Amino acid sequence: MHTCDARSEWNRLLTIVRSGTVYAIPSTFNDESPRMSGIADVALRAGVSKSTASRALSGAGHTSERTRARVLAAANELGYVPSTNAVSLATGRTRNIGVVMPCVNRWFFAEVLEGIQATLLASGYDLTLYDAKPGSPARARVFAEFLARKRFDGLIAVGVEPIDDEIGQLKSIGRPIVNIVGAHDQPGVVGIDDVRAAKRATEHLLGLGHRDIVFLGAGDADVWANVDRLRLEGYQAAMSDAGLTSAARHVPSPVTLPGGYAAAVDLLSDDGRPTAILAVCDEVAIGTLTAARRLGIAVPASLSVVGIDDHEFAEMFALTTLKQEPREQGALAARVLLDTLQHPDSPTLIEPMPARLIVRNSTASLDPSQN
Amino acid sequence: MHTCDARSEWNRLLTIVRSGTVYAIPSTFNDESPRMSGIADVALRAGVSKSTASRALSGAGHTSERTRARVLAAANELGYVPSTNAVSLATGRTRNIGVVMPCVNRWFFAEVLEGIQATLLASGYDLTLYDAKPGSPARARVFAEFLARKRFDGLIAVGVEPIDDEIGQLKSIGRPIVNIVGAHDQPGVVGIDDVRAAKRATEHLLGLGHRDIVFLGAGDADVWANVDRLRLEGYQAAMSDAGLTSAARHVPSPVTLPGGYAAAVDLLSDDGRPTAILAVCDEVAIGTLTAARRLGIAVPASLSVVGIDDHEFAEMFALTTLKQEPREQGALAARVLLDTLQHPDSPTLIEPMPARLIVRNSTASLDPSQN
DNA sequence: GCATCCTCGGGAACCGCTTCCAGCCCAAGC
DNA sequence: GCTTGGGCTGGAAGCGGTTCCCGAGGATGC
Repeated sequence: MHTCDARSEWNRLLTIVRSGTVYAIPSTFNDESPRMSGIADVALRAGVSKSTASRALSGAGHTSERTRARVLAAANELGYVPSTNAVSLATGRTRNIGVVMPCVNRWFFAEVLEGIQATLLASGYDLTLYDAKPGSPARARVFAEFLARKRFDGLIAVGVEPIDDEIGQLKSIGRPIVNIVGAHDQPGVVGIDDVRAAKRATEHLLGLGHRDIVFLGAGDADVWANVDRLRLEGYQAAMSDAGLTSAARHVPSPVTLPGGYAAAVDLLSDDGRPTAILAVCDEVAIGTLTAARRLGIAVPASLSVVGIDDHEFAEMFALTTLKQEPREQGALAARVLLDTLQHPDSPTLIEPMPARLIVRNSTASLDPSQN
Repeated sequence: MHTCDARSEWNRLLTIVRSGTVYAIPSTFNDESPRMSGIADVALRAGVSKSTASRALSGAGHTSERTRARVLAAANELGYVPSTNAVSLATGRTRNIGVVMPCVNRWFFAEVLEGIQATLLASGYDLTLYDAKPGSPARARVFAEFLARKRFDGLIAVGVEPIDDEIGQLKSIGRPIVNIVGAHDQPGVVGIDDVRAAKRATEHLLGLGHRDIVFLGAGDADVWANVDRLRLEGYQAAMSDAGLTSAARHVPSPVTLPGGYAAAVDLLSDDGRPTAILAVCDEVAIGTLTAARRLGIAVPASLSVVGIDDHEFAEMFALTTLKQEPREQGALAARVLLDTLQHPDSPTLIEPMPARLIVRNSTASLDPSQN
């Protein structure tokens, strides 16, 4: 009954929305604002010219201590706040950084975002978020319209591999870009070396005697973040180094916990199930652990699972994984970008951040007697 | 060994960062941009005046079909993109919406954010994110400096309860605000009725015969999102309606999955453990389920658990919960706000969105024989 | 055929701030 | 005592658009 009520409420709400009805605004916010004071008002009150006021407030140029104090006081009394738009228009700098990511509800991306945000906030920069999945129409719009508006001083792209056309567009806006996730032989790439991390994780399994190792995750073409592809490469490299090129198996899965669960249920119900799984990330790994538990497959006795990330749930699920710290990556990317804005030259490669293997209780030797 | 390498790499990197070394910039982005063409260039090329070009491009005012076509063609050939700053300065509208939330890595908030983003993107609006925990110094800065810069046309506050001082600041910027999460007797509040949802969830447990019901979650003063408080209220209301005022127990817990796990381990190891738990949200509920499993407590036979959210993991864990759709809430909030910008009057209350009880397999009658 | 209306396009002011340039004044140098 | 130089300051020109206002025609009404 409640359900029914709710449903009809919802429908009614939708109707209201669709019919374009006007909505609530706290009336307190509705009164005509008392015309915010501009720099001219400050100048007037301080008894100086606009230019002097500007100098005093921004700290650029010469101003006597006395005048500056007067201007500052006036600004304070008037509650003066400079209009960002006017400042940007005049100076060409926006004090705003754009961030492009394919989604925001995967742990990795959310953490990166928080790291970026915190760093920018501390430096007085705003963050404009563009969240667009590769291949989506929204994505096309982001590049065609939004990024071209050059509303930001620099851009951080997270797990986004711009296609050629998009790169061209980005170039034409002439703003520095830092990538999180990518090939570290390219300049402006921050993060761990995902290929190496996946390789390391695979080698851990190989070292435990496993040969039948599946790479679980990603594969749906239009949602490939480039992280996923790099990790698959690392897995394949390790397998082929071990002479197991043909044994390498990549099983696709949505890159989410429930997605990993579902894919793992399929994979593990199968007769030819592997002895070990490298998941593209911890969410998928944890989904796999849950699936194994549900199917009564003992981990790590009968199945080893390793992830990459050290997700906040990893410890709770005793997951062996390669630890990375996305929040730090975001913070570093922001620092690098801000730095670049100040010294816009001398290109340098940024060293990959470390990824450390954390062995917990989801991996074990294939044959305990051989340990 | 790898670990060791990694650590030293990391330290070195930190050193580089701290010493202020200049970083990589893709040199391709470094060349002086070929001076992007402005509307004057377009006008020149089309053989018209700036004002005509502006009219033709914006569609406002009269323009002959012929001239408009010429202007459009010229703009196209030049790859003209208007400068947002100039437009904003001249018109006073920024086509940008600010979003304030206490964090971005909780499922609820990430979903809301994606909903907002998608809607704004479709309407050609940018989204500037302010992510600041209540009580943090960052939070203070957000309100004092960033919001005051009036860089946006409107604001969406998610799970944020501005303190009085902050409200004053928000008022003074004179921009409409929509809140997600809050009391629905206030204008401009979008979302489910959290009090009612928690009450409903509690009633479900009461209806199953449970009397010893614990509310698990939140309680750490400075990280209280107001959702959490509203839900606690709903729980208390249901308990007191059932004449169990004094039986009501609130056990604090971090509002995360591992946090819920840890808190539940404590709670359930205790002798006086409850027969049922209402978790403040699904993350905590799932943490609780995991804890119960680890402790060998059968769910739902010996313990009922209900959550609120219908988190993406809920189905996988067979969790009974009150379903809400944060993505829809974000989308609605954005629509409401955009609507308000167009018709800045006629305040109206927005109806709460529905929250439907979804019964899965984590709740059962206290005594099966009484069912 | 002439006055009138309307459409279209151009000129210029303006949004709010920065910054170049020139002028002023005062201290130091000869 | 008169330049010279430098620290401060004010005036004014932008930054890149929008928009008000007005004049020029062309179409229409009488």
